[in-house]
Amino acid sequence: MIKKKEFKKPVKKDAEVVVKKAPPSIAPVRGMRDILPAENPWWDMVRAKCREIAVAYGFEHIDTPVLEETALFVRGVGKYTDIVEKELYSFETLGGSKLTLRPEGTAGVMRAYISNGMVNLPQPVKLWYEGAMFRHDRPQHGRYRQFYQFGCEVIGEDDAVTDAQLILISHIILKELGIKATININSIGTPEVRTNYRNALISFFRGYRAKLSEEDKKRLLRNPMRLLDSKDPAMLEIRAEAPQIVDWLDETSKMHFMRVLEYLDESNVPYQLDPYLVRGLDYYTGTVFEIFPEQEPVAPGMPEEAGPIALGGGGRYDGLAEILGGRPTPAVGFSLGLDRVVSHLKTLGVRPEKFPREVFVAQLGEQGRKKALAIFEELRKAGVSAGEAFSKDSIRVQMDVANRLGAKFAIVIGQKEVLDGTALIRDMDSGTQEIVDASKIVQEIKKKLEHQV
RNA sequence: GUGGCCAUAGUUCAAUGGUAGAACACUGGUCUGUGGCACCAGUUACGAGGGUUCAAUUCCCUCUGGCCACCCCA
Repeated sequence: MIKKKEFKKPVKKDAEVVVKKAPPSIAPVRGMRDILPAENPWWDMVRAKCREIAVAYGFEHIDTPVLEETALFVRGVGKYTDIVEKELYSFETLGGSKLTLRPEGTAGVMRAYISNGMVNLPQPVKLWYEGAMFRHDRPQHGRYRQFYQFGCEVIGEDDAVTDAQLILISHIILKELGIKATININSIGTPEVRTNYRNALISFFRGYRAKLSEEDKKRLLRNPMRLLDSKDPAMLEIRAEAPQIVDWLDETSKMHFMRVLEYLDESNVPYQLDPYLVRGLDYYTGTVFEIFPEQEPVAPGMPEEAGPIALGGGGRYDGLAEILGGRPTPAVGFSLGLDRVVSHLKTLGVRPEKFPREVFVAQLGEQGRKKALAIFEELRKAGVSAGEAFSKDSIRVQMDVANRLGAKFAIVIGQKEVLDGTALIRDMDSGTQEIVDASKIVQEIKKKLEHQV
């Protein structure tokens, strides 16, 4: 102990004299995060499942730019929505263009549909996308400024079966990942329906004006439909008496909605009607829905979960194409919040499969290392997944790595093997070893691996 | 955007107005011809800036970031 202290002090002093102060470290900016190798297997699993289901249902892959003209979102998403009013990542370029990092995927996909003349393709056009979205929101659990969405859009089809099928797809993806989800659904009808309903709401809530909180009074003026999802307890009572939009739907919207529900019944997708569901994007018309995980019972001792967090949402947006300068085109879509899906899977204890390393190539000495390098490549070409630690000299350390990787066999190439033209194969479970001809190593390993299965 | 709580090794946590410890992880060694174990050694931290003080990681302020609630949403 004493020795250590005496030794340590002078070294530190010298270091202080010589070493300049380290530059300040750089942290990620607010709401941005790294997704590390430890977490990425979950992401890969989720993305693979999304793709698989989308492709199976006939969707084609589209990528659109992360950056779009600000006008796209102002017009598409809606000027008076929260997303546009306070959550846009907007800036002006040196050339004076007003650009925005996309806050969601649908507007960009519809823009691409119009710009690329996809009206001329056989309709409907079914597209899926996946990528980063940006909202300048205050970060919280399951809410980041850069987050990832997977989405599907069906453009050019107005039949109710399409709405139902998209809901079904979102449900299947989650189900096959191991998440029991339930759908909250509503219909908000045509813009005319909404105007009429809005007026009805205003006159209804005016009667209760005295009971409304300051916050809710503001809402009454600005966006009365928002009053429906207020969390003010007094509000909840009043709300029960409030008119519901379903009762204001026109015949066509009502029929459409009924058919969507019938298809859902038929497909055994669990859903519940939510008369208070009014989505925050202006482009929705008719069907709107949100996807929630089934509430897990909170284990004793664990902190109580707050309200369930939506994993996804979507709806019909028949008016969007026209708003963006295209010809009137019906469309429906949904998106999943991948950050939230991944996070939920982890809380459920779902584990992604590890990439298996079937064999490990260990080497001793310079000659052995050179030979091992060649054998590794032979194995790769033969489709055998191999692990290595060529930078390590010690065979002990290499065996340790082999063990950690879960390799079933280790191939050892040392000086002796190089000279004899052989290789040593060690069974990692039993510890038995055998010497084989170096030229037959790949073939021997494949035989052993097959034998294992 | 509003309000509250918080910030110490890679991680999870300690202690302290007199410049910091553990566990796990990581690296190396015991042990260049054999892994799961053990033992030994080593690397790594007071988020940034300012103020009070003889002295600040500790007290105060600002900033940055995180968490929670609201707003809203994926």
